[in-house]
Amino acid sequence: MDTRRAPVAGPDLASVARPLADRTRASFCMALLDGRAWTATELARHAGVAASTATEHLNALVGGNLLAEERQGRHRYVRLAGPHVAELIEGLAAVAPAGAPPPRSLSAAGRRRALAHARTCYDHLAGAVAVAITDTMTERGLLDWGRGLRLTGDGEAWLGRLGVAVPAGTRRPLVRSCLDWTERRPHLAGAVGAALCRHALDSGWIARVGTTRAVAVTAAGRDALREQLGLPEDLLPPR
Amino acid sequence: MDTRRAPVAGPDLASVARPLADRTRASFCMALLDGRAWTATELARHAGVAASTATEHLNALVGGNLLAEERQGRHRYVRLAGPHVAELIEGLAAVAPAGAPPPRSLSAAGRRRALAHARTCYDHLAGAVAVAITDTMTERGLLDWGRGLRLTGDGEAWLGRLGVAVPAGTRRPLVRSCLDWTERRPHLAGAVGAALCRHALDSGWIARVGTTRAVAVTAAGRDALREQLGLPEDLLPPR
DNA sequence: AGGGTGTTTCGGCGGGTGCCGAAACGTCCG
DNA sequence: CGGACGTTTCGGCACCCGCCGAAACACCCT
Repeated sequence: MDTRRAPVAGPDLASVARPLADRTRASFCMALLDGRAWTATELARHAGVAASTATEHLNALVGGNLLAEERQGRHRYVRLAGPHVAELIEGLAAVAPAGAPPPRSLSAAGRRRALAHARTCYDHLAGAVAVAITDTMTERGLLDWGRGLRLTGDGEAWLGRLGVAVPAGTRRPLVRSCLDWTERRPHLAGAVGAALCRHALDSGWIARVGTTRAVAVTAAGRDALREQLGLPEDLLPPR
Repeated sequence: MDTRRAPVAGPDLASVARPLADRTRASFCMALLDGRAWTATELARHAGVAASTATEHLNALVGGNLLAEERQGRHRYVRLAGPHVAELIEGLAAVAPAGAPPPRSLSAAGRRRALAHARTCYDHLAGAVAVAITDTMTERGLLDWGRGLRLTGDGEAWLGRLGVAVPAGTRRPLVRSCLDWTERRPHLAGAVGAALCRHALDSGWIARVGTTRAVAVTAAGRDALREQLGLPEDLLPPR
């Protein structure tokens, strides 16, 4: 019965960590880190487990307030419960070992390459392109990494010229650094990271690849990213 | 044998979350969140488990790179592996339910009250006093919560007058918000939070209570905190 | 209504994990 | 040297947890 507990300790970390302490559930979370909602079967197939198993895992994750669910007809859609969960997972990933051994099949290799090049990470961009964007923004003095990450005045003006609405009045940090797990270097997150990603999607600079979390730079995006940010050619699609 | 895994997924979250997914190990971590090094037996007694059990748990936490250990003679000292682990635990605590039911014994109640009043949280201050400090700093315009937390110019000047050296050249954010698990409201963390805590200890404003993580406001601290920050009287020791 | 499909429930199985106490092992100190 | 003390190893036990398939259920569509 376990009566001996009389901890002066605070919140019950274990109850939050437990749902994440399983390879399959962790794999669900990594998939959901693209910020979209997945159905139970999609996640089951993604992780290679039976649908019934996926159900049980989703119950654990939803019950632990890590995922939010939304029922639509016979579908069960789940997504991360909020930015705080995405940041929690980032925190875990930052401590975690590299993982992901080189892929076996050719198609898997292609899929992985697409992901490593550009993808969404919750509500902002990740991958080589995102890291390059962050780098060039730093070089041009739009971001300052002096003590913690900061958006400079130039950065704010640049966003204005671009027509990116910077959300105000929110408690969310304007800019935040998020460790990119393919590049192992930080990319831009926070309110500005999210707004920039939304702008890139809205303006057709990037587009989702099928139903995956990978995104591709479009022809319009190539011109815009080269012109606005001077991104290196080898990251952009050939003319 | 588990051969079926072929995840495109990234880092292995589960291997990091697993060590934290146990009440006893979590209790160790909450204790270590005071930033100090504890011996194996101290932690065992704190959590109410056998020494042998504590050893196994510590192996798991150290092996998962969450704790750093230091052997001194027959003692095994452990502490959090770094600020990133402290922040990870904060992230978990922010999602976790309140926990900690009201204490049974009178002495436990006293201990808990001391902790709730003022304690260290890794390298900065926590508890009612810390939250009050954060609040008054905000009221006086030293901190700005507009969009994310920011140290104002006035804040920087105020620290200078106080003689608090603000570490420069580091990548660590100057100010960061950390959810206080007794007050359920944020208090000040980050480089400035740490510097302020160190200054308070060095100047004798506060002192550790025995060997616990609780701290008490000294007579000198009472005057300083009232004068420099206008902290409400009911949080300060009576004259 | 009825078939197809996504999801859930239920047993049952195998393995992993946390716990303990006893004994062994080191280190410190008198 | 020898006792005291902190730590570790080792069995052994109980229990929890993740997995599956089959069957039931719920919903959509024709």
